[in-house]
Amino acid sequence: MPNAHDVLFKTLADPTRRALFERLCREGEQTVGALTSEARISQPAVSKHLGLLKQAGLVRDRHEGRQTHYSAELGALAPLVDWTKEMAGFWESRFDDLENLLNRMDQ
Amino acid sequence: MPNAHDVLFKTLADPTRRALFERLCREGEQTVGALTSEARISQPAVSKHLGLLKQAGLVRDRHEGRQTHYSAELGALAPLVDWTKEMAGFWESRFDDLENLLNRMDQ
DNA sequence: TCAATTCATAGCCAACGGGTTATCAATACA
DNA sequence: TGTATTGATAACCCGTTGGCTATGAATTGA
Repeated sequence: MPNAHDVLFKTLADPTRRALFERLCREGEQTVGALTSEARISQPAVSKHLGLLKQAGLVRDRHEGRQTHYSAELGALAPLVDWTKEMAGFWESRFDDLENLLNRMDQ
Repeated sequence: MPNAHDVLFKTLADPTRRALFERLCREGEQTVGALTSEARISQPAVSKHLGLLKQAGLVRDRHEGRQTHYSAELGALAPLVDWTKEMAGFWESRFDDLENLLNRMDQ
């Protein structure tokens, strides 16, 4: 039972796949052909990665004739941002606890 | 040549490993034994994961007698935060471009 | 000093993942 | 209508990874 964090981290863990996503973020919508021409892998490999990115909700596809245009779905990063904030939150609350402890010891 | 993002995403992609890191964030410093007792895997497996987390800079270890205490190194998450901000930045700048374009078309 | 505890390392194995080539479906065009 | 183009799917290969057991090193305590 993989949760949203699992899927996001796993999907973005592969450098090639993350590069595709970054490119879509930087340059906006791209066809599979355009993405393949810059990637150093075959077109089927690119399609596979795009399929996984789509499953993770990180990209959308739009069919136009025989071309497929992909674009980044940036909102999908939200759980990742939330997770990092949550972890940082625990950090700070523990730090506060320490501070409180020290303050109480001061009195 | 794996960069910082590679290492972070790959290290956090495994659910078991991420759970260990989360636990260290939530509850602070823990010994290997304490972490193992809650995890559903063997002690050597836990040690392996902790080793990878340490290599990624996500945890520190502190030896005390025959025990090893691990704690989260939260600053290590910074590149991840930066990356998400960067991606969001591209998104917004492209949105601004579109807005500018529409504004110019309005005149 | 000997036994027990704590953790790390080594070696092994099954599953997964990312790459390839081959091929097919759908669309565009001469 | 026949051919070329575009992208998705299938089948396969191989390196990586995450789990295990066995074992060793270091420390503690009887």
